[in-house]
Amino acid sequence: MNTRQSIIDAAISLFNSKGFTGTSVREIARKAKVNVAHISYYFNGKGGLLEYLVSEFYEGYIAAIEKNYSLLTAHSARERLQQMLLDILYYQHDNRQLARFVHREVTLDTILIREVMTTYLMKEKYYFTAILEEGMKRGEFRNASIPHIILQLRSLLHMPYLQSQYLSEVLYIQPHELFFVRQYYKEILNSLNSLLAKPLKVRKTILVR
Amino acid sequence: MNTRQSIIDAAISLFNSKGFTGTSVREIARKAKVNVAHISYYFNGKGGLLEYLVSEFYEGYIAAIEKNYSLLTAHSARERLQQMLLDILYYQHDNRQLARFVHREVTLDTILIREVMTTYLMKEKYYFTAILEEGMKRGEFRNASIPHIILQLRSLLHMPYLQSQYLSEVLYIQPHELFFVRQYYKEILNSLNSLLAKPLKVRKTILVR
Amino acid sequence: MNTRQSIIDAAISLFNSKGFTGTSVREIARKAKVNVAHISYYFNGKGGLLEYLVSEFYEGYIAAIEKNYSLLTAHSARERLQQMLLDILYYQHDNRQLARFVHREVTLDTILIREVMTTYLMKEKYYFTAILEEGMKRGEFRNASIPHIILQLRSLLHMPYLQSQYLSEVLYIQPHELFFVRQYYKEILNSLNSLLAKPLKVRKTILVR
Amino acid sequence: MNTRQSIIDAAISLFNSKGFTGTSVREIARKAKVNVAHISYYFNGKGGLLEYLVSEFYEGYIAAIEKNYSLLTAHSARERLQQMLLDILYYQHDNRQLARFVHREVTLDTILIREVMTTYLMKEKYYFTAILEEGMKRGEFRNASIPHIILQLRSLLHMPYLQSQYLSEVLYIQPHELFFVRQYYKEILNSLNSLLAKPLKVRKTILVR
DNA sequence: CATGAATGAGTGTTCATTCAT
DNA sequence: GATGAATGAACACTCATTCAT
Repeated sequence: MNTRQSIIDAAISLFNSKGFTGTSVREIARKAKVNVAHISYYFNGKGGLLEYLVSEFYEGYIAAIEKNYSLLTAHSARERLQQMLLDILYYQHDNRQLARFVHREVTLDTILIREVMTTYLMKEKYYFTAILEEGMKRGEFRNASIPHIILQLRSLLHMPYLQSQYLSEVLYIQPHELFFVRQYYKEILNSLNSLLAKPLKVRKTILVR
Repeated sequence: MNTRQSIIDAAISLFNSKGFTGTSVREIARKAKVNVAHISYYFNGKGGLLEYLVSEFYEGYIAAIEKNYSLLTAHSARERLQQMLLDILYYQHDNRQLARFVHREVTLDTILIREVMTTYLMKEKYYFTAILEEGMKRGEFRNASIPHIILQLRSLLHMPYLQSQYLSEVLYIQPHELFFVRQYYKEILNSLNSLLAKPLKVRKTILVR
Repeated sequence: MNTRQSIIDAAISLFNSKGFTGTSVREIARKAKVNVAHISYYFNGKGGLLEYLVSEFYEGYIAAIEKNYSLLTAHSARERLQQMLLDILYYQHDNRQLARFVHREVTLDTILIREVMTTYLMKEKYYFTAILEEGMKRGEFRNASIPHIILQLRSLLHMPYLQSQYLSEVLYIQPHELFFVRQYYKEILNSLNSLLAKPLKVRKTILVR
Repeated sequence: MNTRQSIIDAAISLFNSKGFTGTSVREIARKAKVNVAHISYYFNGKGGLLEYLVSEFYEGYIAAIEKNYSLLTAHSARERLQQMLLDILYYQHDNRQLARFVHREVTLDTILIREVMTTYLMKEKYYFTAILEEGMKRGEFRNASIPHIILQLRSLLHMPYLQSQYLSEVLYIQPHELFFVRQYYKEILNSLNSLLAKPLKVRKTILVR
């Protein structure tokens, strides 16, 4: 089997459950059934391995966003945003362990993380902002604070994957099942709606509970 | 200054920014201006220090929930739930660094974390479930999947504190300011509404955009 | 026995015979009968140990020079220079292993060595230059290229200690014996004479072989 | 370019500035733009490469001595010795980096170095001794301790090349320039003179300053 | 001849903890 | 209570060498 890929797989699995600093290169090598020296050989050290994995994750993550942002503008902003959210969910689902690890790691104060923020997370913000502004201009969305919307969307999108263990062991929700993705997507759409929908102008008196 | 407290403060600060495994006891001792041996002396080692901090955090966290759950049942479930959420926000605000660290740490697979889940997080779930069920029974809330509601509430409650660096450096939101808490609370109330509000029965024809 | 001093002694001995890069910290610790970690503990790592030893050597070396330079100027420049050379010989004799190691190490291109040059070796040059110029001004010495004199003096002073093994194993000279120092000092005085003595003005015809 | 020669050139350069143990085969291979395995292939490992270079150096070194020793005995011992010294200087000048490295390496206690001593350095001693004894027998030289003369000659001959960096960076003498060789040769001749010249028998009273 | 993957021993350093003072 | 020396295991990494291709 491919040495390089073995290392990647072992690293993702271990980083996922024990964290980056909590995992030793020897553990990775042992799990990958590979000589320790190969980690430095292929990835330029443990730090390089981290960098590779984080970049790898965000490349795919941003790609999922970018793809939908660039859809024919025939589609409405809402449609494109919704598809974007769905694709992010699927991407995370397909890379569950990596996602959990990266989302956790990104809460630390390290040089690497600062770099990640100024590249990938700024890009993510850019696309979200662009599509939200477009939708607002077109009258599809209600005017609202874009950063706050981004904050809430990210919370909803990332939490199930970051907290997967909590979900399964406390809430008895299985985020690994594809079924979860589809159901959760609907809930996100609802939240999106309440965040962005234009208020109905209703004659108050006619409202009935 | 108190040796024990110095250690606690230094540990919270360092764990917050570098993570538990990423911080050494010597760093903590240096920052606390205290002899290394004191950490073992007072907390029975690094692991004991972690355990203490996590417990400390959740004790206060659960207390904030419990207090509001036990309010005179004169108050509606909605009122009590809302106050609960507000108190959780304030509690996290008052313990920002600790909150970030604990919320991050709780995403790992360790024995300690499993224990935390079966005690504190189960308790949290219990109270949320109880008050939600009460509200549903009383007709205050729409019937919905309680675990999913808990998941979403927790996401919204914890994210700003877990992601505080992202908020300030990418979104330019300052979660440290008290102003943020109040504003964010309103947003959570909105989300809560859309999650739990009973649908308006409206005569369709009269709806006006 | 003192841990710190054990490390120093073991390091000098091993660096002397195997060189700095050729010696491992584990060897030093083994020889000093001390835990490996103590090397970092006391000297801030192998590099720090090297730095300490080199500085230590040159501090004493420069002190031997300085002492004689600052002698009452009642003494002639020649007398003070001669005493200086003798003291350098004695100093090296007393620190034979360290001297060999340092003189060897100083032929490498490292950052530490560059620093040593700009501090200690510049100082050495300064004192030699000062006393030589003084002697020339006073008419005690013949005018000659000071750098070349320094070069030759240093060669003569350091070589026996740098090449001690060659001396004993090839030339069968024992540089460790105090006897050697005294005899070698006379030879150096001769060389010094031929380097610095003012030419005798002799009536050629009276010279007799 | 020739692979073998590339390795040799890279090794000399690196050993010169970083020492043998301070240089890794990968560095050599990188600098030589050659695959690492070639070093083992051509020189039977790093140790073999060292052995080759040291031997190579001393072969040429001894050859320069031997050549002049074997000159027609028509020439005086002094003439032949002088030419010998000049040729050694030129040889070292032509192989500056190698010379510095070998002269440094020869101060270590290793098996290889012991072998070098019992072969090359013994040979060097033999020729020096032979020509000095010849000169003494013939009355060209004053009687004196031959080992001490060898010691001093070697000091003067090797020092500028061993200490080349000190010369250029502290004394501002450029030992690389051919001009230096010629000038330094004259100084060595002077030293040689004072070492070997028969004392002038002078009637003391007639000496004039 | 040339390559690059692979190896396992070795590198210097840091770790959390203990213990006599 | 407080200290700093001491420990041995673990850390990430580099080493020279080998070998199949």
